[in-house]
Amino acid sequence: MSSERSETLPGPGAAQRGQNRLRLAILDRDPGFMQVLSKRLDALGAEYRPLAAPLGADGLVAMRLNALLVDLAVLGPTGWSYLEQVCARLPGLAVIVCTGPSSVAQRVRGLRLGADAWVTKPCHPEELICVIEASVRRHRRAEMPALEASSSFGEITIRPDLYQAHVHGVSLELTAREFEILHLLSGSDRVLRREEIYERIWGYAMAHGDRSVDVFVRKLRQKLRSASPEWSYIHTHFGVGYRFAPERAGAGADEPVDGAPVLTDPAGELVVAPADGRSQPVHTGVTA
Amino acid sequence: MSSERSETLPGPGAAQRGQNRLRLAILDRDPGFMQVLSKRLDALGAEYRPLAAPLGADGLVAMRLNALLVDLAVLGPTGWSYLEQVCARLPGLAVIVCTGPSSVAQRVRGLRLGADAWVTKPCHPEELICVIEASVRRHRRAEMPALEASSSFGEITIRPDLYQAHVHGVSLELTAREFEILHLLSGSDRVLRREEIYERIWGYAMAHGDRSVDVFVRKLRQKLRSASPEWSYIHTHFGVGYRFAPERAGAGADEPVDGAPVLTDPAGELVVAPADGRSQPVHTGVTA
DNA sequence: TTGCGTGTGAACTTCCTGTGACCAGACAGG
DNA sequence: CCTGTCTGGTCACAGGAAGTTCACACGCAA
Repeated sequence: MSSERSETLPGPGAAQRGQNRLRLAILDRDPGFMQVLSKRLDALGAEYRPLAAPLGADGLVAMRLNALLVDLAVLGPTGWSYLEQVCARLPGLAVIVCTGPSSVAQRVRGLRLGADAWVTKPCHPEELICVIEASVRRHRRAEMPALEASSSFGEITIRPDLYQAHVHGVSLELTAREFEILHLLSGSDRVLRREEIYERIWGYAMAHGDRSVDVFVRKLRQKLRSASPEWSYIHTHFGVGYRFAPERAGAGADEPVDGAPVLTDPAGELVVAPADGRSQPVHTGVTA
Repeated sequence: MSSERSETLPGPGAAQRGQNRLRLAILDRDPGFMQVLSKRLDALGAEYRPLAAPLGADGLVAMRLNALLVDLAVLGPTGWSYLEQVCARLPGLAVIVCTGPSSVAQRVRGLRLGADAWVTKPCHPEELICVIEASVRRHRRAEMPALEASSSFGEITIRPDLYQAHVHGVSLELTAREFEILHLLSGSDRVLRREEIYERIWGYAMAHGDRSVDVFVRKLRQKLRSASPEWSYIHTHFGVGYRFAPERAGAGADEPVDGAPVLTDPAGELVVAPADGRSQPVHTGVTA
């Protein structure tokens, strides 16, 4: 994944993924307009979806949108009430009206009903997109919370809202940095080189020979192991870096059995087989 | 920071601070434009102030504005950097550019730098005001919602309508800022980073090294503790920020019992377990 | 086998956070 | 207009938790 991230924020929390992606629904009928707009949106990496007909508030909610672009001309006389209804019901949604020539009164009316911006066609697609982004940006400041969904891997649950990971409800007591690294790793399905990890967490280039990442991985593994002994999460790729993937622990059981007989389930299916190829048998060194 | 508050605080309780009023600064030089705009703004009951010259971020902060209307033409070439600087430093301020004819590239640039809207002169004053209001409205949504319902956590009751918190009916005598912070914290059940708190309370970006939030949290804890000793409300997440969650105080009871035998209920259920998962035991540093 | 790269444990440093004191501007009264 | 209080905000200090560096052991790769 490109993992764009235009941010230059060196500070903590830098680990957040591309949650900033624009999710847009478009209610318009001009094919040419849609086409040129699509091109720009694709280039931007935005997710968008054309709507054939006005969708009710509930439907819009289900789409988890950031913004709605609408041409009032498509709606006809009912457009105003639709606009009002949507704006009232989804105050967190950025609503941008982009329609043909209009009177000041109409524009005023639209804005008063709750639209965030009114752009007159014909317009330059780039500008329109900027307007949409500006609106979304503004809205986003208010709605940060929803951006942080917690996720689970194997037995652990990662909670960005608490800066913490849990196993069966109990905290792993991760420190801020430990959490950031775990969060970063768990968010990528591939091997991350040390330099990459360092750069994204610390915000600047890793000095040659710096072992910080190793040390943190060790601490992480330690905490993960003691909380979830039967799973291994962080795998070492010799000469490369680390990869996150929940897997049932040591099948070979080189562990002196200390009571609880490891539920040896050779070749047992992964409880949370993480989709595709994130489980290639890599010569995994020590893990956790 | 000049804490200046020109507010028209009516009474001591200073319930709602005229938050709903538009507070606008205008950086423009067209007398005719200013005059016609003034008329509309007066009719609207808005507070506004013309600026003779670009005012630094700190100056703008001191004015406690909702919005800034600026004509890039009066700034000349430095306008762009000024715009960028202001938008970066005051993320909560709605910035509307209203200037003469411009190219798409210029408008795009302005919006990308953080402007919320770009209106081209000549324009209808009513429409301009609607655009300003739309921009401000978005920002305001974040703070408006809870301004009404009072809520309780543990032993304290938070009353937005009185700008005060109570325990068993007696006021905590919180100052305005203390209350705002408590209100903000109690309103979100997740860890809030200091920068986040600062930005939402003070309205602009926190300077590096600013300890204000810490100090206020300390004052809050002090008052909370003396009014509700057996509960801890504000938890520190080292290296991250603070989180609000009512919890029974020190279970370990390292306190020499001083009379009232604490209803020791080891592992007892929280009296007011606030719904879902906001009560996971997180490695809480010092609390209150 | 040799040579690195990595795991480990512990010592060492840095910087984070809690606190108490202090300073300056804003109000309220006289 | 002057003065006493109060609130918001800044400092400097201290204790500690977290982060970084080291030296050594172990294992994989050639």
